[in-house]
Amino acid sequence: MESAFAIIAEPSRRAILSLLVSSQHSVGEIESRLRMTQPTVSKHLRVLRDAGFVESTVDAQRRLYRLKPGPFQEVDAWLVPFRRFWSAHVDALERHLDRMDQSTRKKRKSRKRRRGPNRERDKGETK
Amino acid sequence: MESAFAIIAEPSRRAILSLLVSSQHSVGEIESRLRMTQPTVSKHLRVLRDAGFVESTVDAQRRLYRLKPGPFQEVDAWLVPFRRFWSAHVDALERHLDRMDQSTRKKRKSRKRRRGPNRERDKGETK
DNA sequence: CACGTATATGCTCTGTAGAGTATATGAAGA
DNA sequence: TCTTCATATACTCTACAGAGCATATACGTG
Repeated sequence: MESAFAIIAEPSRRAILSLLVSSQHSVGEIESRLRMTQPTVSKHLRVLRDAGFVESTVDAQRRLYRLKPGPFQEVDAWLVPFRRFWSAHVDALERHLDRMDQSTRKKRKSRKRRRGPNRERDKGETK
Repeated sequence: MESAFAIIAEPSRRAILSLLVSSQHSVGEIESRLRMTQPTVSKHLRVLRDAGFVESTVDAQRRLYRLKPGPFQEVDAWLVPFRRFWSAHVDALERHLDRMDQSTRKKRKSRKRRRGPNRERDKGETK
């Protein structure tokens, strides 16, 4: 379970990560949103933290968890050699790049990005 | 174990996939190159085929296995929302894109490498 | 200090994935 | 046909991950 791949093989953990992508959350929030028991959430968070996927800060009795980039990069790096096999989807990558572009520099057609209070959205991941 | 993530969680399977990225191979070749027993290779290939990672054709008594793109896309798609967390490495992505452009490009005008220390750090994430 | 809240951890149980070994299938050549 | 090569599958064994439940720890409030 050192491997980042083994970590994200777990559906519950992917769900947690997907939830944290929007913003940081406390254990209790994760618990209620994903409808998992508290020990289960804590254990998964432990694994995720040990693997470097998340980090936490203390807020009174709560622990706020948020993402860390490291392991994601590792997974992404492994995928690189395979990308030539789905070059048909370069467009998705381009769309992504576009989004990225408009935040880091602006030269391509810019897209409007809203940052409103109504942000929380999907979380999915089938079981 | 349906999820593509569970499939690539297995080191041996990742090794097989990495081997097949260069070209197709027979079971025996995989067996000797990766120093695994033949039944083990066959079983992993079975899993990989069922999951759509590879396909095989018959060559006399041999079976030649090669990659299929589908599941890789699935994994890559899942990673997309997380990419903003390692935007520090956009450049690596760009480099990749550049390479991709050379082989598959049709619509993007060739990208210019610009490197600058003035990168915008991700911040936002309200809440 | 006692109590409630928020989270972590220890323990047990169960399912299952992966390896090893033996064997079945199937094609090719004598 | 008999034999050999290449691969697939069946069976068993073992390890371990994940869930449930109970409990420990830590903080905050009265």
